[in-house]
Amino acid sequence: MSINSKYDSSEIESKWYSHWMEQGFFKSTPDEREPYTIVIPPPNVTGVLHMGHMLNNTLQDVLIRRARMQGFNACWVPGTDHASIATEAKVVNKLKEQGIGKFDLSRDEFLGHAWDWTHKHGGIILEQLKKLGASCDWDRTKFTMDESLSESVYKTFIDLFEKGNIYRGYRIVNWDPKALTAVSDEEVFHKEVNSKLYYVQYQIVDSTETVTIATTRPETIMGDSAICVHPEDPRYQHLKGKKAIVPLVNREVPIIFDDYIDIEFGTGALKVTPAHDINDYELGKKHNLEFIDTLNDDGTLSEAAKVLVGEDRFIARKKMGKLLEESGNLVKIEDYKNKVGYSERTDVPIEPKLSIQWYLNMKELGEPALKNVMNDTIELVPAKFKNTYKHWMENIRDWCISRQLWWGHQIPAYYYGEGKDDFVVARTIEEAIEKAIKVTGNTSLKADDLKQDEDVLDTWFSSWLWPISVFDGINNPDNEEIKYYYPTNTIVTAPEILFFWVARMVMAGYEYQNEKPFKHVYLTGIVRDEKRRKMSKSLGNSPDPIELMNKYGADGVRVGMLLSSPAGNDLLFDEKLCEQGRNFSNKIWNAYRLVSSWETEVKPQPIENQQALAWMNSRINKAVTELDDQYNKFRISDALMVTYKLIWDDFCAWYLEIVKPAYQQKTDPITLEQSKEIFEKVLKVLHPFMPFISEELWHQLKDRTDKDCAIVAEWPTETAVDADLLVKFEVAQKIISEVRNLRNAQGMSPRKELDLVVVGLKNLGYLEMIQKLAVLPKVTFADEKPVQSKGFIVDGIEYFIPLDETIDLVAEKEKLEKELKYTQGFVVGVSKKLSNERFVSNAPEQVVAIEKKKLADAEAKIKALHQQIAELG
RNA sequence: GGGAGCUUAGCUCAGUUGGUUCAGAGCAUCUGCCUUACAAGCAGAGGGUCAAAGGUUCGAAUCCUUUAGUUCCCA
Repeated sequence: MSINSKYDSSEIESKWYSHWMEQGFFKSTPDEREPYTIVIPPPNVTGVLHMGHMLNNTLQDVLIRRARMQGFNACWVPGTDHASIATEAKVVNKLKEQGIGKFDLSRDEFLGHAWDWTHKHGGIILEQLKKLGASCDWDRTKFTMDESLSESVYKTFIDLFEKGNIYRGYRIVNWDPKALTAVSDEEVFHKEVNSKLYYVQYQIVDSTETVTIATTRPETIMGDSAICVHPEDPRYQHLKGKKAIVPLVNREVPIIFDDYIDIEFGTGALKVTPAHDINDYELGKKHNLEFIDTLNDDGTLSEAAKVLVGEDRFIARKKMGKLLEESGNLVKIEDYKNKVGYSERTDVPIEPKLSIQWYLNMKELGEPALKNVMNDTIELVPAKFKNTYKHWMENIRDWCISRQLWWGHQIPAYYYGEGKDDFVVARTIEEAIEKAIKVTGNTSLKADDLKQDEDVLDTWFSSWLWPISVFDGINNPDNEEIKYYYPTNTIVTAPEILFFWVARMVMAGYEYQNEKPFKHVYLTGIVRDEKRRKMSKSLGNSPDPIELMNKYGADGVRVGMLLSSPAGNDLLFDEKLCEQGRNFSNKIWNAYRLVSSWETEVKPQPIENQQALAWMNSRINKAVTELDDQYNKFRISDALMVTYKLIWDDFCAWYLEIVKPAYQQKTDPITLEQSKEIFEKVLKVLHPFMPFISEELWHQLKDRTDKDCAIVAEWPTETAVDADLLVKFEVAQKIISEVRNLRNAQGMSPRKELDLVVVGLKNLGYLEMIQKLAVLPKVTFADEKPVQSKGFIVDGIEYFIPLDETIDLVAEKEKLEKELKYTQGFVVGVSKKLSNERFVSNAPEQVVAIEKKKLADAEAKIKALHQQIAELG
């Protein structure tokens, strides 16, 4: 045999990927067919392929490939997003290495560097996806800063502003002092940290008394503008109307009363720092307190702090301990565990900071987004995420859309004065001048008099338009493409960004297309290592996907990813799963080697081959029915398992073993032809999971034209399943199993020829096949059990194998009695059930009938066992 | 602190409105085989009082209550 017995994926994969590209199989243009559309969740331009992408994109490819085979006009749109924060951080770091600071450059110069970086690295991840086999329409590749997508962003910003949904407001934001930008709540993660609780006493004005507060953040004391206690706390009733003196800065602040305070916590007295804590901010507004911002943007103490000016917040914290001790205000320091917010992007503690930002009002936009998920117009898979989604949407807060960065879409607002509201929103400077003249009445305004907002928009403010903007549906709402492809069918993404992204796409969909952006949201799990830790670069516990594919083949890795990932469940990644995938490739490869080695001669087709073929076709039909059901429910790992077992168990272990000619024998032409047809069918259902090997064998089986490929082969349609045939075949399988088992138990070689005696029957279904697979040259039909034999029962019929050696009568009897006892126990249980009048009258007829049959079968078995035991003496 | 979910074989998970063969799969384990497609394989086997307790029911892994453990979300 000339073909290698080990499947080698390397050449085959690149060969077929090129072929698919050359033939334009991934391309889609609107036509009369029904579309099936997926837009990729755009990975960051800064990113490289990680295991999460592998899972996510394998799933999308499986869905899109099946849809293509089903005859839909399948369109998978790829692309990347510009990732403001992450990209800017990388570019800043790179410049830093060259000794260049961001602010040494002009905005344009900096953007030049950022674009260079993007052009150099932006395509890497998409190239890596090709190795995985991703069948995206690459001609449609989009980037969130492409001209038309940027235009969409500006257009929607202006539109929402004009509708009154966008406003500027003072808020406490999550400030990232390293990235020097505000980040959204969703970009903050909370960590439990060991910190210290400082007990500090404040002098009461005109009194010798002090009040003690507890704080984890003594460096913010200089920003205090009140002390707050609970209105019903008996300890502090006498302080009503009094003032306290802030240590070190000696500022007098009021003592206020609010039931927000937890009496149990610390001393029951809280220092209120409205500019540096979200809860204190609310208190400050409620009680009309002073807002004192004592921190600079980079996290150092500002002039307003008066003490430790210019020191970093964490150094200042330590020094404050000493200063307070010296001033006699420090009571004690305790160890304390609390949760602190960290920036997802830079991993530094978030600083709550008062600042002016741009906001998008979520009230109106959120309404249809909630409704249409709750009524299943848009279906979340798995549906359990509806709860979380509902909770979030009902407590939604306005979206802070500005970021203090340069890389991204610069906010199209132009200031003509110093006031908070001295601005106009316009697409171009010319329009801005026109609008500003109108607003101010100052006709002499020129471009130089206007200053565009320095900040850019949150990256999600471009990606929320993604399903629309990739088809240019914002700029040209009636173009052919948006009308054809929108709404898309499925989005495949992680639950982590259900709110950031999915919910906002739904909002944009209803706002700008008056229609859902997709029908199904398939939420994948997180890829974790075997210790359940999230895979990350910093932990170094993530394998390199490219190396993995080199080792196990893209097909093998795809199977490995999908084997254990039901929707919404985290995937505990284990290389063993990829190994299983590779082994499966090899199994299929060898099945092909077998079929390809058959030579034919003209002779009639053996009966067992005819039967095997009928059975195999029925199995395939049943599998196709199951597969359609699994796919419709997005149970992709189950669908893979059905396919895996169809090929490994049914096709290889049973079908091929039956029709396989004996060594050096030839087969008949019909069997060869039909086996190839069967092979073709299983390759089709395999294709979405393992596109490369299925394509390779598709072409090995037959000479085909360039266009005749598995990727565009017709998906098998459901046909009637001959259930009766499957049941009868199963009986034959059981008989074969029993004979093999008996050989095994007797320590005989699997090839040892035996005779079979069937008691009480005149013939046996699938006789030839049973003889072949169970190695039984002679089968006889008798009325009685032969002497010197061992037996088994299948479906109420007794079978015996006569044996030369003397049988261990005692052991045999013990075995039979054990089985007898068990069956008798079973009969007792069923009889009890059936004699229960309430069961018989309440249970459905079917259930009762089944119980009756179980009883009859068991009783027949008992009779047979009794007889066998008696015959043993 | 508030909310949601999870707990089924050694591991990862199925188990549809409570009722088809005393609970299923894949992997792992064990036994026997290098039987000319495949040792990346073949043929078999073992393994679970369905987290615990109580309740509803003729009948509960499935419904209800409580408890324990665990994960996530929000504060």
